[in-house]
Amino acid sequence: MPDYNYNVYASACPSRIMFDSISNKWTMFILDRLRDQPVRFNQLLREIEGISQKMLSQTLKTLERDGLITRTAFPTVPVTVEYAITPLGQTLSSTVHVLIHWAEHNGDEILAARAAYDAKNKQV
Amino acid sequence: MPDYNYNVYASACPSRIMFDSISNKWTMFILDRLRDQPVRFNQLLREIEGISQKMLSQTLKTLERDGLITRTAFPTVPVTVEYAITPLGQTLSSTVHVLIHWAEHNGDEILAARAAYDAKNKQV
DNA sequence: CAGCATCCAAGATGATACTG
DNA sequence: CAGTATCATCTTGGATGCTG
Repeated sequence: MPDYNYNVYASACPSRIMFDSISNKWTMFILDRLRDQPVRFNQLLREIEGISQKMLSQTLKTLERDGLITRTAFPTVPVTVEYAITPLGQTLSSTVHVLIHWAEHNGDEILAARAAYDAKNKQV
Repeated sequence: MPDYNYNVYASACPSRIMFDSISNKWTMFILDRLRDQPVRFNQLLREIEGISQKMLSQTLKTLERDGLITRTAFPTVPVTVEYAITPLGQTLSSTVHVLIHWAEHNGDEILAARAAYDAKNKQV
């Protein structure tokens, strides 16, 4: 028996409170992209296909607030901003990376399962 | 250089298509809950705090369609239905488990980071 | 017990335009 | 370049009531 007596999935515990933040697509993709080196705003915008400027901006702010990434502005003209992962974020990023690559490697198998399911349950 | 030349984050690749499914709270919690043994519908409903019957039903169906879990109905009166994880689901579940427990163990640190951030950026 | 159907409110996200 | 602001939309998900 673990050293806690509350339900892991309960909404009261801190882990649950912030699990919503990390269990979303953009959070994971950004974290994974920052894993190796700092990246600038527009670079992320270009490389993470499908994300809008609004969502990128919003997600980055949340990640910074949660202490998972840092934001550094360089006084160039025009301004340059680099986002980098923190040590804490790095620990999360490793797991996220595994998850993303699981999806990458098993995507086809899942698509096949879907097709089989749909074929079996097709209506008239 | 890896053996693929497309963007991992691109919406075109299969992994991305189904990444939305797995990167959500309920999917992860259900998968994690089924990791050790099969569980019945109402049992899941009770143990995964905060989930509604609708979301549970909906998420279970998606997971079954994706070949990550199986649904078995026993002809008892009233009917009993057990959901169990598949081998494919098991491989995903392991990673998800790490993620959930990351949240569990680092929740406080993140909450602290949030408090610090909010204190520094408080408006007048 | 294990669901499905319907209605509806709230939040998430996209599009567009503007700024330091 | 790196954002913010506003508006419109579109999905998500909760509440409720019904069924085999």
